[in-house]
Amino acid sequence: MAAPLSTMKFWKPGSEGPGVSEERELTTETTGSPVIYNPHVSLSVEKQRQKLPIFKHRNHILYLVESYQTVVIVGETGCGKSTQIPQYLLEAGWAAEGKVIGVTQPRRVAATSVANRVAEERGALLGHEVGYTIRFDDCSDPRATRIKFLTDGMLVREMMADPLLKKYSVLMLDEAHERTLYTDIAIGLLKKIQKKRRDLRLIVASATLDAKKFQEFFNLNESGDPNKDTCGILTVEGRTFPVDVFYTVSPVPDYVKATVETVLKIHETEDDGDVLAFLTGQEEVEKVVTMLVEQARALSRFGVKKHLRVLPMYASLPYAEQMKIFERVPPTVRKVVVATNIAETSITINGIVFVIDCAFVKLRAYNPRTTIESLVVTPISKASASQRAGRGGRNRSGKCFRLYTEEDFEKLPAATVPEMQRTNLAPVILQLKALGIDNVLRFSFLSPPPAQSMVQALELLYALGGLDQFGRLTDPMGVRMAEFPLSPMFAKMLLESGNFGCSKEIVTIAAMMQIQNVFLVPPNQKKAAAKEHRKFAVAEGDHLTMLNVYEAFIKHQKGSQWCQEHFLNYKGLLRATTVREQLRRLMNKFKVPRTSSEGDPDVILRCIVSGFFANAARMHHSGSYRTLRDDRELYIHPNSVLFGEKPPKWVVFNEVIQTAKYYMRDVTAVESSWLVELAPHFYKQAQHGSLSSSKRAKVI
DNA sequence: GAGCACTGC
Repeated sequence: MAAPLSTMKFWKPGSEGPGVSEERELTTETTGSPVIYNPHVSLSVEKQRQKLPIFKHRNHILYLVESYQTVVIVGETGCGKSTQIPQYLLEAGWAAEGKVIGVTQPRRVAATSVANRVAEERGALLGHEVGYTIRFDDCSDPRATRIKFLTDGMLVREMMADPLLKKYSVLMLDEAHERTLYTDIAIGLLKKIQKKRRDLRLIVASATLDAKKFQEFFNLNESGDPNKDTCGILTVEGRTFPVDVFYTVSPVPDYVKATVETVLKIHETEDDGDVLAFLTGQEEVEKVVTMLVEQARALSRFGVKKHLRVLPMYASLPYAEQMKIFERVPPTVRKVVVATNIAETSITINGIVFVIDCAFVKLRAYNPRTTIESLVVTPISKASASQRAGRGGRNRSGKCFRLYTEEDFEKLPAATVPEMQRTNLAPVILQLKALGIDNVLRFSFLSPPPAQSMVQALELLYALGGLDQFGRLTDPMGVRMAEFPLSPMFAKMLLESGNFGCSKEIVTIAAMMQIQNVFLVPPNQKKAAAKEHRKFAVAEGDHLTMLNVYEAFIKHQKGSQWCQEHFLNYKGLLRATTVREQLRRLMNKFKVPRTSSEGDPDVILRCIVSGFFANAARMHHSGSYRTLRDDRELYIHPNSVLFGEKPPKWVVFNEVIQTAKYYMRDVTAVESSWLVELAPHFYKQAQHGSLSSSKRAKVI
């Protein structure tokens, strides 16, 4: 019963690996502006800074920023661009006269941690000369902060108050190649701003692949004379260690099993070094962990000296479990982290030498015709594959085992489809309208979304009353909806809650719905967790259940111990209190009356309907649900408190997600008469008493 | 009885 060790066969192609980029470099004279040293900073910090690969491009970068409105910088991993470029700009005087150098990041942690590093390098207290701004946490001083790090979503929000971003002299969009929704929105808006503000400089930090696309997008020169180009490109080499890439000799029938076998093969044949394996979801991760733990036990029985420490990693794993992957292990132990895509960009684990890549990822897709989102296991892109491989070369040279053939690798798409093209656009359109983009169909998108997604978004916003029949933002409804950091349906529900007499409860419900995994289910305590969770459940559905959870949390003084006993997500609930506070402030701003339903559930449910009437379904005699709009088959999601209970006849839901079936998430029972009453433009009562719907408010 | 990749305002 020895483990099936070396069944995996890999080979290494001639010359793979992170090579040197061949991107065109501009060869221009440098300006030679002097390096200004900060007297508060020790010389050793300066020496460290000068050792970074980007340092020798310092003057060239400053020259390019001086000469071009936009500079695309292809900065490879470890070149120091995120921390150094803002400082070079500061030293060269770009923050004079109260101007600010802004640097955006797609993720909150990146914004705060880079800000920290730069403040440290400058010997400054975070929040003064160097600061950051993310949602719920503004660590910057409008008078003192010269370098400001912020999330790209925050930058878009700032445009609502200051459409030309006048306080910034330079903006650097870091990690632009990730093409997150907000990076893409910011990119389109910045192009527009640049036409009005010729003095605003833009630096787009990107990977090699997309540099040309960015350059063409931002080049405002239409003369054909390259001397008049407004956008330049510069490539800066990185500092990473080589990673040898291996492919399987033949296609792998089952990448879960292959992952297990490859880990064992590495353990058996390779030198020291931790392993990181990529899989697509929680279920696969847990399966591989279980199988490996079993094998590890067998190995230790056979007297193999070196032990395996196998750890899962995915977003919904409880926080304490997640932290284990960062713990150091003794030299006699090899750490194996089995992770979802969270390990591709969001977290970095030190000490990883070996990477196993299954070639797949779970991605969100959006169908504008049905307005249904789905999670689909999709082949990764080449860019993703090299990002995964690079996770093995952070501290020393590494090896990446790809569980697919080189031939299949060649067939992968170059880059992942940008989020803008696979999402529900209603929130995006609402924001653009609020920013004064009247004709969103003609907005300069870096990658235009499908026209049908736009049309669907406009229809929904019209039905919610956020846009008028001409597609113009309504005032006050549309204007106010756009200010909420939530999807338009939630915003509508909140703004109506004063009229329904339940704004206190609705704010709580909206806040709770922003938290993922309120109920924790540890794999080994499923029964106990379900028993605790049932205590909060009510027959009306998930919305009121969440209200119960939140009110109990407050009643028990926001206790972490109490949360643990009831298998509730403590950090999530704390976050709900902050989200709630922010929403409450917005409600005050718009003078939504503070009212309470005083225990009457119906007013709350009716208020939910006023925002979510478009997401309604009725019980079908087949036993499944059908959407009211287009008679599509739906099921209650197994995580809903209504799952397995006596099904209500009519429900509304927050969203539908397609995995194995079409599942409604966050479901609440309603009365059909409420739908007709609260959304008469959307539904009408047919003569025989049943409810039907119409796309354009027709009445029978 | 069957299941949620990951961010962000």
